[in-house]
Amino acid sequence: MCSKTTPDDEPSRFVETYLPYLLAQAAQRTSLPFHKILKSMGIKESEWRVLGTLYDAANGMGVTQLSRHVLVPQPTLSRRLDHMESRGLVTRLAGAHDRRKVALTLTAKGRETAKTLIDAALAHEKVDTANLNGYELQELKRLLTGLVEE
Amino acid sequence: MCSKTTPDDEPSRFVETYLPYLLAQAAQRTSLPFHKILKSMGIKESEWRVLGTLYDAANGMGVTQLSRHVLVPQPTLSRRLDHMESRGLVTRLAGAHDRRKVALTLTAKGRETAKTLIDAALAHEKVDTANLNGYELQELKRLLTGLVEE
DNA sequence: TATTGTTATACTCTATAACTATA
DNA sequence: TATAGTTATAGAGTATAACAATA
Repeated sequence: MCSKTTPDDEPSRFVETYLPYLLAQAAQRTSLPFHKILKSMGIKESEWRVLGTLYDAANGMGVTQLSRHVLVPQPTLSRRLDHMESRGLVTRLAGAHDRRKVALTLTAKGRETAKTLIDAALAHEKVDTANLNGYELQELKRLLTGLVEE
Repeated sequence: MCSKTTPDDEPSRFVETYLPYLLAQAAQRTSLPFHKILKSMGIKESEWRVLGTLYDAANGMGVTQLSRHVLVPQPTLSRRLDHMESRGLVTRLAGAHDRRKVALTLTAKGRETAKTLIDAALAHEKVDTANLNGYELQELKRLLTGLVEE
């Protein structure tokens, strides 16, 4: 029921209660501290999303599919994967059934990096959501999941 | 309590429950349809945020302050304001007390544009959050506000 | 000396479309 | 013909720092 939201003094009635703006602010707020860790490790935000997503995709994933997961356009992702491949983080295997498709998987080094980052991210999540109690955090995630579902 | 979250078939356990990712997805999901309207009007997302923020700032606002509100780096905003000023949407008045500061305000045209967009945004918010009932939406906003506060 | 805002640089991302190869 | 992925290009955003003006 509180109302003080904006970064500083001047209030802005509309944006303060407009959902996409609240979401954008919350996303920035909860990911900024962790992004500093990424930067110190020379890993970009989109690369981090690739690592986090691929970590749980046991059977690999195509580029188009991955691009939807990581919220990055396909051509951009394609070049980002070049960088990650050259650094030994991911591999592009030719698809078994459909040879147009690529099966993206993490290398051992990629998995190791992903694991390290996931652990750090979960630790940060705790700190960055300290304003909410356990029940509220769970409820927030439930509502967001409901919002994203179609 | 549902679990189907990701855009398509392959599930990703970690990212599905990681808050910053959920927030990023929700932000994209709830703002994508409206962004098409912005595009058709030739207005960029950052410009929309400027309009929405300045609409309620009766006494104007400085560039640094605004840059925190619209989540855009100050130099980027500075050039964006050049464009908006040349299109007659905003004005930069020299600060009264401190002449280093600029008092950013909307022109009449800027206010008119902002009003039109705010009305459209509120209409879209209803549609894009149709998955949630009125109570849930209110609760979501409350939790997000709590998350953003320091 | 610190702060507000602009300008400059090199780098990266984005959007769009053209292209290759499979199907 | 449609799809998966890459490559190409122009435009826009980002990060950093240097700079000017004011305090």
